[in-house]
Amino acid sequence: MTDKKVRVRFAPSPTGGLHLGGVRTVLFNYLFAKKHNGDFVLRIEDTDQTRYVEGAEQYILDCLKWCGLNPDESPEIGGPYAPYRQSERKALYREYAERLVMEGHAYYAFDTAEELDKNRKEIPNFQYGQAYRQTLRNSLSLPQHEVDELLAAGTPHVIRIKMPEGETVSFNDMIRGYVSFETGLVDDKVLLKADGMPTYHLAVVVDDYLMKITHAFRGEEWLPSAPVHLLLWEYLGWKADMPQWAHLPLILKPDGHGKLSKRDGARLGFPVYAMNWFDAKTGELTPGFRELGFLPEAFLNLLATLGWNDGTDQELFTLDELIEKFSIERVNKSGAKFDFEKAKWFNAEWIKKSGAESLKLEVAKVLAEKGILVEDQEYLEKVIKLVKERCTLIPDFYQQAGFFFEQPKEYDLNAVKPKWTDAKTDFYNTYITQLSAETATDPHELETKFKALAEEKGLKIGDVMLPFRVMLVGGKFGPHVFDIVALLGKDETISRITKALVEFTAA
RNA sequence: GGCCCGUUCGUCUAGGGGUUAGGACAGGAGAUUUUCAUUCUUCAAACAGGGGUUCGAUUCCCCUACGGGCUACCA
Repeated sequence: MTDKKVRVRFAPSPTGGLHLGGVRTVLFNYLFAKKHNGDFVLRIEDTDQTRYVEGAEQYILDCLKWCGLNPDESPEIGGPYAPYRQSERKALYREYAERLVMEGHAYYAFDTAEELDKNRKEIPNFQYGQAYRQTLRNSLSLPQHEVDELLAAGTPHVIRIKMPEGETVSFNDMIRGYVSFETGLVDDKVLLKADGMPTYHLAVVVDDYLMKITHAFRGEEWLPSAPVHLLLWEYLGWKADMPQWAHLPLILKPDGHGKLSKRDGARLGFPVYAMNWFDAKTGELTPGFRELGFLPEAFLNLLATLGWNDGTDQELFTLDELIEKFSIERVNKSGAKFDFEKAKWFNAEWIKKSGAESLKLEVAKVLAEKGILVEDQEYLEKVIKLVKERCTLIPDFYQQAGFFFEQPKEYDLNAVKPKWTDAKTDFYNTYITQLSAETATDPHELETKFKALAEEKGLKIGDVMLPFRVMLVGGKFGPHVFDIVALLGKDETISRITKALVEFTAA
């Protein structure tokens, strides 16, 4: 490592929603940058115009905002190395590609996609490389004058890297250690496409160089093309400035095998994207963690521990703790199957950990969706405090807390009616009278008095407690009965008993 | 097929030449609880296989097997 300022980048392609693996890559980038007082750059790799999707870039920006992983430089906020959208840097790449051709490290290729497809079909193990390039139509196989004519006539062509023969390219991956490749086995990747856009291979090298990137994190799926990138850094004469590479382990399907895709989410019933993604073309909505009710803190936490740990038993980390403790050396080499059950556990822990104050907004939103408008913020906070340890996802707050804001619409009569007696009716009527004169507001005191009355009436506590709960919340759920009573207040409690009594005693 | 990467409980993982191989999720049992949840206790559960190296290997090396990734004018 040099003494240069640390600069990392996340370089997504705006082709759809942001996969959780992508967010983890962002996270590791961000943690590494912040840990070393460096810069985190967001660069949009939109070099494939056929796959461009409207709205995807904005979506990515929104995801980063939701997660709190804000870039120091991006297409949105700009920066000293703008533009940060590769389509806007198009003109720049050709120069480098031409330079490579001039220096003999790359060449023009005129083959059409159809011709190549045919070769791939007919020749086993066909590869555009040293074995076949002399038989194809390019500036290596064609006489110079023909190449000049083709070029002059504006024949569509690409520029390919010329992989050398018999060399070993190696590097030291921050996660994997020493990795090496035989150049003769790698094909001549396209660097510049016929439409003048660079491919990822050229663009990533040029932009990482121009943007002074010092450390490059990406998924393991990029490992096989690393030799191309290494060679490009060398051929362009920038080897001394090449970033240190770190290839992150993949996130795998929970069942079966292979890397996790959004299809798995639909199939297995959990989100794969960070936030809801709506595809205008297909009308398809891919659900996200945010909308399902995950806290960004929990989302980040679970992603961080998918492939990384700090060497202790600690599993819950705040972003600040992650920044402090993160180290790339402690990232695992092997892929991790995604476990949604554990993901939910992280969220439940974070809900418990979070103060009512910080949960307020999200909870109010969930309630509002169900038609409950919260006016008393203080009351809301008390309610949240009382029920948050029973919630796994934010929408659970509706079930656990909705009854604090509206009377039960229906009752779990099966839990009550079979064992109902006139003695109970009498008990609750008496209790109403007693409660209307009540001045105490302490749950324990209220409970003590309730129990005393039950005893006086010769009823078992359990026999009157459950019906009371159902009267207040509608079913067999919720926090301790007298915590509810205390919060509801005596008037509301009486109102609910009265209302429920009608139903409980009806024939 | 070729190339590259990987392999500790079902899952995420700690550990590392001599350990009762630790934790968490999920699962089982129990305690607490007036519903349910929380909480607590507890049980079950792993070093892929074979060769080396070594006094000793789960740990280091090699091979095999298995798994994964890549093999586009996609990223």
